[in-house]
Amino acid sequence: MLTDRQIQVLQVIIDEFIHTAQPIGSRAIAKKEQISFSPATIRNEMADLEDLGFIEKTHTSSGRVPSERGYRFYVDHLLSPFLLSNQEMSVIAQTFEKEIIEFEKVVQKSARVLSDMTNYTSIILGPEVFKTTLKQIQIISLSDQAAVAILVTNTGHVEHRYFTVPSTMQASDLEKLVNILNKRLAGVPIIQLQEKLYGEVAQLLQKYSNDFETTYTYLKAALLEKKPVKLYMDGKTNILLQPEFNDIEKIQSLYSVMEKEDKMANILRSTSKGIKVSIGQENELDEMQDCSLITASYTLGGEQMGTVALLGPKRMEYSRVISLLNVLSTRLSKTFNTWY
Amino acid sequence: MLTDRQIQVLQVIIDEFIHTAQPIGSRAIAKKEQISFSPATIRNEMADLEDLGFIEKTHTSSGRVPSERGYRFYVDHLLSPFLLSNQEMSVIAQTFEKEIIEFEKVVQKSARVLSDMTNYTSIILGPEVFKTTLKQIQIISLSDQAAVAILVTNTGHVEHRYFTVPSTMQASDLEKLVNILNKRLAGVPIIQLQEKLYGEVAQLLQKYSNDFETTYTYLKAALLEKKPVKLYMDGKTNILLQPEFNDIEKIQSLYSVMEKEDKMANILRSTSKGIKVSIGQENELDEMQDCSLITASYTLGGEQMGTVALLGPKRMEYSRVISLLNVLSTRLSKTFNTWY
DNA sequence: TGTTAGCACTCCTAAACCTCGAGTGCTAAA
DNA sequence: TTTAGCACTCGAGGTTTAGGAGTGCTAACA
Repeated sequence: MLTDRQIQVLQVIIDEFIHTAQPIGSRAIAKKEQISFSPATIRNEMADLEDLGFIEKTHTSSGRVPSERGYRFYVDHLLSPFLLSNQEMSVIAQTFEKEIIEFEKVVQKSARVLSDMTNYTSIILGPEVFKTTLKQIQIISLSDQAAVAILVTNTGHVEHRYFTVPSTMQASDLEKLVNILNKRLAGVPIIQLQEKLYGEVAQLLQKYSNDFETTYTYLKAALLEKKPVKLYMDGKTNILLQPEFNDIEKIQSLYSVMEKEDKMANILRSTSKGIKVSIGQENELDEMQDCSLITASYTLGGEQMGTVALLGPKRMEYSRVISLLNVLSTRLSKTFNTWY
Repeated sequence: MLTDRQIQVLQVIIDEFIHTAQPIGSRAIAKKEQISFSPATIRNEMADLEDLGFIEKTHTSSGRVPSERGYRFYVDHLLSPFLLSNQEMSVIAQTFEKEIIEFEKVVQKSARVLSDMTNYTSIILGPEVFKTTLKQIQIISLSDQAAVAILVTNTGHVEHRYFTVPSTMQASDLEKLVNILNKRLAGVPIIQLQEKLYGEVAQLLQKYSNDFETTYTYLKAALLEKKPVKLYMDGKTNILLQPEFNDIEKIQSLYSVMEKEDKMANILRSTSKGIKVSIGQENELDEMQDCSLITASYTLGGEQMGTVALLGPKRMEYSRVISLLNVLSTRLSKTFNTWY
């Protein structure tokens, strides 16, 4: 469909535009080493490329700028694998080398590394709790009316929920309750918790006192309450460095959408395995139409647990970013799998 | 020092500028109801006010704008208590009315309410953990090499720390350890934890096995590791609405300082009891020299536990913001004290 | 037939230039 | 002491201009 020469020209335009953010003219292209034909020829090719929708002019007599279609073609066909430098690799390695047994910290650090290395905004979706299983429940009473239930999952994730307790409920009863719950629920996938809590456990508890029953009701409600998935972002201000975001309105709209963590989480969650690139209008959210979002998933035992992503201008360093995300998501998976 | 008339003029200038963000001219002032003298007179007074440093010109023939000294005088002497509307009060009430026993949620909601009602950025410093006492410790082993210690404080705050365990350590031993710790540490102020852990508890544990010793070393390290204080911010994008922040550079520098949570936490922590107003250059951080920061502390049992703050342009609605912060911090204190 | 030099043309950018009006300070009269 | 009057200042915003980067087209060339 595209001639070799057209592809060559397109490649130069996009490569160049990614670095300069300026429209590229025929003369500039001709000066490139790999190009061996004259500006006039290039102008002809560019006219064709424009007709085909791969590049655009910003005004009648301007140089060319990649269109979204152009970026798409570039991402699909023109990317050569980017070799990260030793220095870069060692920075990443450092993130994982320390003896940390806390996944949250590793994720936080990863987010930091990603945004620092790219000058884009990094977003990491924490491990999906509902794919883990329950390890243990603990209940600690805080006063004669309140207690906190603490859940620990097989991935070492700790979560706590507060609930009310009838003041007549004994401490020993609470203990009994905990024992029953642990016996019945240990090893149960979090996603099946609801069913279990309403099913066999409820039945089992019926023979106990009234207090028991009301406590259980509160506890159940607390346990089933969905916690929003954790979203780790870093380098939000990096967007301000991009020349395409020199407009307060754009920043405003992008920032306001980034504040809606549930929306962002949904987008990251709905990605398939591996790397995915969304360019401009391909993004679900209108507010992200001037951006590209590149996502990579990390896994536990082959199952997708979370997502690592970078958000930047459409003019992203696709090749480099993809390599980085690849490395980081694999390392995250690896650490995750070693631990659990 | 200032004549009544000068004060009148100053008040009008600041009140007006707070709402319009535009320099105020003598004619505009003369039109105000409470003003009964001519523009020419006002011009004379303004010249004096400028000499005294309370107002400034943006250029030779412009209207006047309050100086930081002017704001300071305004805040110290010209503020009349702002009466919040019934509607506003009921919005605040709603934040506290629901049966939530989770302090974190109340704080989050408060931050949201504050930023929504003011269009400024709200910052709340969570309760200081080191002022609470330890309620209970639990240890849950995750694998044969890792375990998680869970601390619950008297304020219901739950925290967890991961640590490594020698693989030869028995589950029953861990239980024994927990029992000893609970017996010795329940009720101990978190701030004294270190001392206790190194002192009597260490001694007590010496008679046990080698494994015990190493486990304890890891655990101790994990427990003493300082967690950063939680900072809740909301309405970060509100700053973009302020006309004084129409400059990407300013936004950039302000946002980057907001991302440094530890710095912000320090500033909020170091405030004294009650309301404090920092205007422009009075702020510690250079990046905040175009802002005003108003802070109010909330307490538990008379002791300062955390801080509620609003960050906006120097041209803040001081009166209203102060009232709001007063109401919110008292309500936070009240809820906090009822619970614990 | 594909490539290239030449050239007229377009349109943006940045600077220079106006114009208008809001606001001032000063002076002199009330 | 207050105020009206007036000349003066300066910025905001619009218009003009010059320069240059880049294009498309045509015609010559390999």
